[in-house]
Amino acid sequence: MTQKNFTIGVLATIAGVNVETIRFYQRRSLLAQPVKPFKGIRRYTECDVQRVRFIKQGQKLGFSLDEIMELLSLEDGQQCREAKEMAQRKLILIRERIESLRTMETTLSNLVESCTGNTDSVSCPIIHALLETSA
Amino acid sequence: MTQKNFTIGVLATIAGVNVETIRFYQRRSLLAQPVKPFKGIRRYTECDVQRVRFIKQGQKLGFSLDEIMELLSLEDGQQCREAKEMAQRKLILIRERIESLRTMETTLSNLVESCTGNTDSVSCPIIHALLETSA
DNA sequence: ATAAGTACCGTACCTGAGTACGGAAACAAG
DNA sequence: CTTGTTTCCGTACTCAGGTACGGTACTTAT
Repeated sequence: MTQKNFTIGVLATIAGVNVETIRFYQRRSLLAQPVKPFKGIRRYTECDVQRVRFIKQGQKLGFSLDEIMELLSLEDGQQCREAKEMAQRKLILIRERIESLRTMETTLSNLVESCTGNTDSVSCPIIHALLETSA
Repeated sequence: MTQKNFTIGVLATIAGVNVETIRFYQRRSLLAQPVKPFKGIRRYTECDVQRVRFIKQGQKLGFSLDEIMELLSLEDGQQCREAKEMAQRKLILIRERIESLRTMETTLSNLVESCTGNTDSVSCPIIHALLETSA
């Protein structure tokens, strides 16, 4: 039932990406190129859709394509420990990013509040804050 | 007192960036090139240090170089309203980024918890989750 | 059977934020 | 005055994650 049934264009549409993105993933060896029949067109399966979605899911979780490639190499599922370690490392990075964004948020939000938005104010606190020498 | 007193190398060191970064900012018109004496070397001031720090501060608050250029064009401080609007738009973006990172964090953290890390488990929940078709 | 629409393929281009390179000129130290 | 370190300047390269182009082969609808 999992026969090769759709073209690259359909695969792209189903997976929600550009055709060129599919090709790009193939060049990057993230996705296999199905064999091309002697006078025909490559055909793709549900498996390919899943693989593209795997990649997109991975990106949403903050993995780079290189990392996703590593994860894909563990795809047999027997390397649970390695996957877990990667995920843990990534989790730490994500938490750091959240922290720094939160700092940004607080600072910006204070600035917006303290800014009157007047054209005639002597100096804008936002501009002023950016000029501060404090690292 | 604000006389031209240091070279590009010193400027870079004080501002905590690479010399090439200074040049890059000059090419991008984020930073002016001081006039070059007829047989000499360009000299920089405290002002330039502040400007580089302004750029770096802006980046820390999540502004792109293009946005920072806009902010710099408001540097006279008379355009408080515009700066405030930019800051507000940026604040929204930052909050969205935090939200999506938080989603990542929750998902990944659940995955890590549910993963035994065993080599002999039938299939790794992390890999499994990435294979889910749910967007 | 012919025109329109895809697929294939290689190569080139894009953005963002820099970094690196190489030769010439200027400056600092001994 | 020579040696070594900076500066200057233009050009080219880096990385990540794609997007675009152009010519040819193949498929689909009329």
